[in-house]
Amino acid sequence: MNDSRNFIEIIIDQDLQNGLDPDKLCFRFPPEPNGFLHVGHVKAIVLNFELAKKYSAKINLRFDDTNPENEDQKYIDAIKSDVNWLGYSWDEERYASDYFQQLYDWSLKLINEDKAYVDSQTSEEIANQKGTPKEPGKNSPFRNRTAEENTMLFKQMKEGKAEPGQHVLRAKIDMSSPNMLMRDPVIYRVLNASHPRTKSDWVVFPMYDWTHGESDYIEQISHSLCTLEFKPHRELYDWFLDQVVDKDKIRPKQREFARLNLSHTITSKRKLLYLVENNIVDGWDDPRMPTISGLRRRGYTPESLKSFVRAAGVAKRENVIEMSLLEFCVREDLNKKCNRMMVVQNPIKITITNLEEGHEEMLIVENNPEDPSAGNREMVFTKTVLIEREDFSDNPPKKFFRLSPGNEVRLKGAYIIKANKVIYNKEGFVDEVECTYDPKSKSGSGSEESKRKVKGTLHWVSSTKNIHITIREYDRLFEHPSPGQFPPEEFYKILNPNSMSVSTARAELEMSKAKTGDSFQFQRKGYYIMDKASPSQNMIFNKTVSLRDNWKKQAK
RNA sequence: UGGCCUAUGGUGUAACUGGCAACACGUCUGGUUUUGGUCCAGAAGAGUCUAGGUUCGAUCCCUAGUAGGCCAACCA
Repeated sequence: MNDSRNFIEIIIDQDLQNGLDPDKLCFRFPPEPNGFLHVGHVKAIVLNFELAKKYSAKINLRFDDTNPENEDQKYIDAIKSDVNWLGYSWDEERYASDYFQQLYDWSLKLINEDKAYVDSQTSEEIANQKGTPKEPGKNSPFRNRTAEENTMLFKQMKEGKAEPGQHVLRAKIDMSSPNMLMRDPVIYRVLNASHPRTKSDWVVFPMYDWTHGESDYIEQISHSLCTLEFKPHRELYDWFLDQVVDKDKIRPKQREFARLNLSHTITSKRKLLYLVENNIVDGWDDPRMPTISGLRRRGYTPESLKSFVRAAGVAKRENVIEMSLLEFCVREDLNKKCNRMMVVQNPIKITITNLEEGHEEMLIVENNPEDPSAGNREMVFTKTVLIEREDFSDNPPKKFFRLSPGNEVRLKGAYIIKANKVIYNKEGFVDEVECTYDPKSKSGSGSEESKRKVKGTLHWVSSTKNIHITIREYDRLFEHPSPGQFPPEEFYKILNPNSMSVSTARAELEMSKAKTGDSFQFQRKGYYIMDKASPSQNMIFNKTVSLRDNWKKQAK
């Protein structure tokens, strides 16, 4: 699998065989700074940056900032930090807006060659003349303006003498082309928004199609990779390139791959923005968001995201990847890296009757069985401890390996205990369980008893020596497997009302050393990361993902 | 009354561009284990959208269907 190439690599290898100079290979990642990056972008980022790595080629980060209306410096900053966080650095940071003058000059050239004209109709009129995919369009009444008139008008547009919507510059191609994009596409419009970089220097802004290929050409990008929906744009991309390309230079090649779709989530910036603006989530980095920053805050690592998109592959067919693959990837990575910690979320009190009142004993517990170099830590063992309520049953089902009356169980890293007496409260719920412990069964003591096998091993925490923490657990934001098919206004129908739940828990003392961004495996529970918003007295942990659980599956 | 793209187990991706379909996730067994985690061993699961054709032989080439996707923003 590692040695099999995806179709993009095959194309590149063929180009190389056909004489393309390997030193001329150059890639780019071209986001528009109008939102935060999401998992789908991770695929594009990994594809392009890994290609650059594989072929020792250059790669630029280019902001496609041609529509100031929704663009913002904060998005530029977030995008840069997200790409860096993934572990990538670019050769050059570029902006399409750096090329506004060049693009403008080239437009004048198009006008002079009778390949562009100023249209003074309304956008509705233009749309109506465009025809439909099945019917040809009609020529604009302004299509035959002279080069002089077009030049004059276009200059007026540039100088701010035209209102938005009054005139646009259009490429003169073919109003009856079967490809709608070739029916005299608009290449410039007047906008009165302030641009995050050029501010008010420009009031005419080039459209995507006119900008993208020419920017690729300016940067001498050899392979311009984009998603499938841009396939119809390729003909236009090539037409625009034809107008300016110099035979001695690299002619960029647009190729399209299928975007990554994740089940139960959306990857549309517009829809993600809707969630943010309507406070359905707590900002772009809400741990339920499929944004890179949300995934990071949720506890996903760069390595896990990279291995995920690699496992998903690169091809040309529509796909929906199951969440379970993403979860597998984080668990795989976190299992190797995270220290284990004992945390009890829904406690039940265990009193060890054959222990002295006030007994305190330090135990040595390993931090990570997968990584001996992670060392050990100490845990306090006391007369009363807390275990998870679901780890005790006074009426155990078959194959219940946990604590039940008359049964033995090991407290992880400590002793084997036996349940003798169940104390109920007035409502008839279990309040406390009295146990006895086997003093010779101490973990790691080397005694016969310490090696005794019992069916169950439970995590626990001293009932007196522990700290309080807050846990935030997340579930899918959408109940529907493919929420992408719904318009934002209908999200309320498919939103999961229980996508976040908050609770408190008791953690072992060692946890007080945790710092923001630290990830742990809460033994037998899952992986958790300390949130940035944690107060010093009551740390908040976001649950990244559960451990695999064959028992729960069986119980269902 | 159009153009373009795609079609392989539940999901995703492969198959040296013609030689009896592989890998990963998921599912199920069993073993190991002081996490019902990890790890290890194994199993089930598609005969490659359909119908023709070329060929000794087709997932791969051709033809015609069928299904799905994209294209009518002064968005990218």
